[in-house]
Order: sequence, then structure tokens, then C-alpha cells
Amino acid sequence: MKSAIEALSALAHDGRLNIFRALVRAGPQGLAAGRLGEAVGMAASTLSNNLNILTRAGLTTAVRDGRSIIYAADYGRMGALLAYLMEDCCQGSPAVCAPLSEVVNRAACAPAS
Amino acid sequence: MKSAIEALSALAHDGRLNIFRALVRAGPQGLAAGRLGEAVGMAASTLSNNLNILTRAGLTTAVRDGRSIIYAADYGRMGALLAYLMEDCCQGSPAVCAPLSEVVNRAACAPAS
DNA sequence: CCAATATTTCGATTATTTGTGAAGTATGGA
DNA sequence: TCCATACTTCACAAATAATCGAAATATTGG
Repeated sequence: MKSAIEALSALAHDGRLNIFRALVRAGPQGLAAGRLGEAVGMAASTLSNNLNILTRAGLTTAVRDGRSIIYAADYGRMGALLAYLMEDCCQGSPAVCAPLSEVVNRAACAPAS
Repeated sequence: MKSAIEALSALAHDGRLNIFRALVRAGPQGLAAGRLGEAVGMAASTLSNNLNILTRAGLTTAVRDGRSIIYAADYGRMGALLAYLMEDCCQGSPAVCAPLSEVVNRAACAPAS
């Protein structure tokens, strides 16, 4: 991963983690910026800034729909970030990924078998 | 996880991510601060600061051994952080954890079966 | 074209983070 | 006890990040 730092930085912020969570909750069809603002209680310009940071980090996508701009979480990028951290950390020591493994199995999100 | 933000912040820094990586490479027995400094090329006081940040975030541990202080990665905490992010993101959408699942299986770090 | 809506960009301010030399603390050995 | 070693803490300057109102931009409907 070229810039894990950028993605980590983007997530290492209470407001932005909330934004990301709200977008995950909203699902793949995403949420208009205005609605997001209501959901997370953030001034419009602050929200816009933070969405910009998340999007630059690759964690969210933005598409225009009429007057609104629809933001959505980029699930693949998030998965890639976690996978990167896992591989980067697991090397030589399976102890890191044991708890993760449990969660992955519980979440029933098996890869293409 | 009480403070995922704190852990994410700690990792969202080039120097600190390097430190953490070096400690993972060093394995469970850890590394003295001085050696770490050589490994990552960081001034003593800067290193100490960053180690403090990592330790406050729960990602590393420190124990004194004679004149040296031995730092080690806290694998469990790292795993918990990733697990938290995964659960927080996977909710309702398995798309996030699919790539992770692949890595977890490849790393052969199965949980207690 | 004009007004209304939805969002972004700008600019200024305040807060936080970073890096570092110098001074301080703890430990072990002569 | 005195000195050297191994780190940490302090103080502070420089760099970054966060916030928010006001002004700017894009889009739609009348």
C-alpha cells in the first residue's frame, strides 16, 4: 500500500471515523453530503474538508447527483488497508492476526473459495 | 475498543510505523531503545517521544533491563485494533473483510479451533 | 435569466504535533 | 563515591491540522 499513513491519518480523527461509519451504515448507495452532515452533526464546510481528506486517502468516493454529491465508503480500500497492516504486522508472528481471524470467521465474509 | 483513535493516530506517522515494524521484526523479546534508534535512524529524544506515544496507545510495552529499556510490540493490542476496525466496518457489508479474510488464511494464523 | 439549493473553496484563527538540544534521572561498575 | 551509559523529560520553535463563517461554484426549476 503506497500510503497507508495517509489512510491511517484520515481515520485517526473522531469526526472522520464517524463519517466513515455513517457511510458504511448507509451502504453502497452512499449518502448525500447534506444528509451526512445531519447524521454526524458537523458544519457544512468542516464536513466538506473532512470528506475531502477521506477521499484523498481513498477511503471514500464522491459522485455528483444533481445538486447533491453522494459520498460512499470505499470498502475495498478499507479492506486493503487492514490487509496491509495485518501482513505488515503478522510477519513472523501469527499472534497479531489470531483475534482478527476470529472476527473474520464470525463475520462470515469468506473469500472466493 | 476504548480509544481506537489514539492507536490510529499513533500509527499514522511514518517514523512510528517504522518503529512498530522494527519491533515486530524483533519479535516478542523486543529491542532496547538504543538499538531501536539505530534501526530506525532517529534522534534519542525524538525516539523516546514516539515510543511514549505508542506505549500510551497500548501498541508497545516497555520494561527496564539494567540500563536499557526494552520495548516490544503488543501484538494483542494490534490485533484488537484491526478486529475493531473490521467489525466496525463489516457491519452489513462483507465486502470490506473479503480481502482481509484472504490474508488471514494465507498467514495461517487460525484461531483456537 | 433569476432565485433557490447543495456543496466547496477561501481565509483567518486557534490548537496540536513534531523534532531537537540541553538538562535530568536511573543503573551498573571501578 | 564518582563516572559512564542509557534513556527520558523539558522547553521551545517550526510545521501541520482543525474549525468555521463568508464568499464562490454548480445545478435545477420557474
